[in-house]
Amino acid sequence: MIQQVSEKQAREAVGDDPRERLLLAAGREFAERGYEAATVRDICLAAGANGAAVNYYFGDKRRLYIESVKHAHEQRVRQVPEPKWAPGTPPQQKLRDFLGNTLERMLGFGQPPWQVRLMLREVLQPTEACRELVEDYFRPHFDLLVSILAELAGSRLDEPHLRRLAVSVMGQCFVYRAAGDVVGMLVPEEELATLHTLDELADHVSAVTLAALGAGPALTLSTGSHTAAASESRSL
Amino acid sequence: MIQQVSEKQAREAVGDDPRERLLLAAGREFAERGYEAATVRDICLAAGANGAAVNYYFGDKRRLYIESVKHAHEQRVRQVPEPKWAPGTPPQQKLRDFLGNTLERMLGFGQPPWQVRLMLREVLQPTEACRELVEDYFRPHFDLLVSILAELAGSRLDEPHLRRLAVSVMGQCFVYRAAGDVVGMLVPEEELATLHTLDELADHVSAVTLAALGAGPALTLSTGSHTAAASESRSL
DNA sequence: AATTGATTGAAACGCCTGTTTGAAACGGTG
DNA sequence: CACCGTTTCAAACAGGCGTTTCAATCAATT
Repeated sequence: MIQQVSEKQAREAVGDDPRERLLLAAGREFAERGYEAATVRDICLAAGANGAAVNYYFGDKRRLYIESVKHAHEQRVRQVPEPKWAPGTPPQQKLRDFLGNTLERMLGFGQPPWQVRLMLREVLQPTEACRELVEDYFRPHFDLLVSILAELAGSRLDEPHLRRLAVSVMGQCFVYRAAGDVVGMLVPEEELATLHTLDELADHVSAVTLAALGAGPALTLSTGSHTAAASESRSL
Repeated sequence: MIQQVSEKQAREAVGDDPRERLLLAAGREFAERGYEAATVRDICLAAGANGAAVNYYFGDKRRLYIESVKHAHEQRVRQVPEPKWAPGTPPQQKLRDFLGNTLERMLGFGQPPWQVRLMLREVLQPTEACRELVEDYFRPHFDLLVSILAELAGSRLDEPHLRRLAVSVMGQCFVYRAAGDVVGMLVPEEELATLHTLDELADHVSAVTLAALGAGPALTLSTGSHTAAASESRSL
C-alpha cells in the first residue's frame, strides 16, 4: 500500500518511462551492492516495476548492468562538464581548475554520487562496459591533463613522461575516492575536515605537481591559497 | 578420481591441516571472485574438503572470509617485510627503498599475489576485517613513510601536512594496483614496459616527492637512476 | 579389543536467485 | 465497439546457494 504510493511518486518524479526507471534503480543498486549481491527483485521493487520487466526491456541481468553503467556515465558527463578556459589563461590556473573539477567528479561533494561508485567498480574490475567507459569518459579527461602538463613543462618532458606524471596526478585524487575509508582511519578527524577538503586537496595536488615540474615552489606551511582560483568556496 | 589425486597432492604440498587448506583456498577464491560470487562449494572443492568442513571449522561463510583475510595479511607481511636501514642512511635513499618495497608489495612482481587482491577488496569496501588490517598492516607502513618525509622536510612541514603528502605518495602507487587495467588502456604498451616498471615507478614517485619537498630537482628527461639505490634490478 | 571424542562424508534441507510463463490490462486504430 | 500489438502482472519454474543432519570413519586412550 505504502509501497504503491512511493512508486507513483517515483514514477512522476523520474518520468513515466519504465526503462529509464529500471536503469536508474539498477545503477543505484549495482553501485551499492555490486553485481552479484544486487538482486533483480530489489531493483524492480525500487523501480516500481514487475520482476518480468527487466527481462522484457533488457532480456538479462547482465545486459541490464551494462546498460546501467553506460547510462550512469552519460548522466555524469552531463552533470560535471569539463572546464573551458579563455585563450591565454595561465596553465597554473588551468591545472588548479582541472583538479577542482576532477575532485568534484570523484568525490562529488554535495551528495555521494552513486554513478561514480558504479564506474569505480568498473575501473577496479573491468567488464565489457569498461573499454567504452575509458574511451568516452576517461581518455578525454586524461588527455586534457596531459596537455596542461605539457604547457607547464615546456620542452623539459616528452609525452611518455608527461603521461606518467599525469597518472601520478590522477592517482593522488583517485586514492581519496577508492580508499577514502582507509585514509579516514589513518588521518585524524580534525585534519580530514581542514586539510583534506575538496579545495585544500586541489591546492595541495596542484602544488605538488607544479613543484615536480619546476613550475612552482616546494611545499611550505604557508600554503593557504597560493593560486588565485582557490578562493571560491572556503567552508571552514 | 582425478580430483582425488590432486587433492592428495595439495594435501601433501600445503600440509595436512584442513583448516589451513580451507583458509588458503578461500582466500584465493574470495580474491578472485569477491565475497558474494565465491561459493562455499567451490572453496571446499579446491581445498579438497567436504562442504561441512567450513561449518565445522569456521561455522559460517562470513567468518571464513574474515579469517581468510587475516590469514592472507599475516602471510603477506612475512613475505615482504619492511626495509631496515643502518643509522645515518640518507633519507633520500630511505624514500627510494620504501617506494620500491611498497610497489613490490602492491604490484608483487613475479606473480600477482592473490593476497593483495583480497586486501584491496577490503580497502575498497571495508568490512569487519578492515579496521584490524589498517592498524596491523597499513598504519605502521604509513607512519614509516611519514617519518621519512619528516626527515626530508626538516621543519618546513608539520605532521598534518606530512600526512597529506604521504597520502599523495601512497596514492601514486595505489593507482597502479587498483586501476592498473585502466592505466594500461590509457598508456601505450611500449611505454608501460619501459616507464611503468617497478624500478622506474619507484624512481619517478621518489623524484616527484623530493621535488615537492624541495629536497631534489624538478623532473627532467634525463632521470635515469638519480638515486644510487635504483641500480639493483634494471631489466630493460 | 573396546570405548570415546574428534573429524569427515554423502545427502538433504530451505531459501533465494534469475528467468519464464500465460493471462490480464492497456491504448490507439479500423 | 471490436480489434490487436504492446505492455504489465502474479505466479511459478528450475537451479544454485549456505547450511544442517547424522551416520561412518579415524586416532588415541583405557
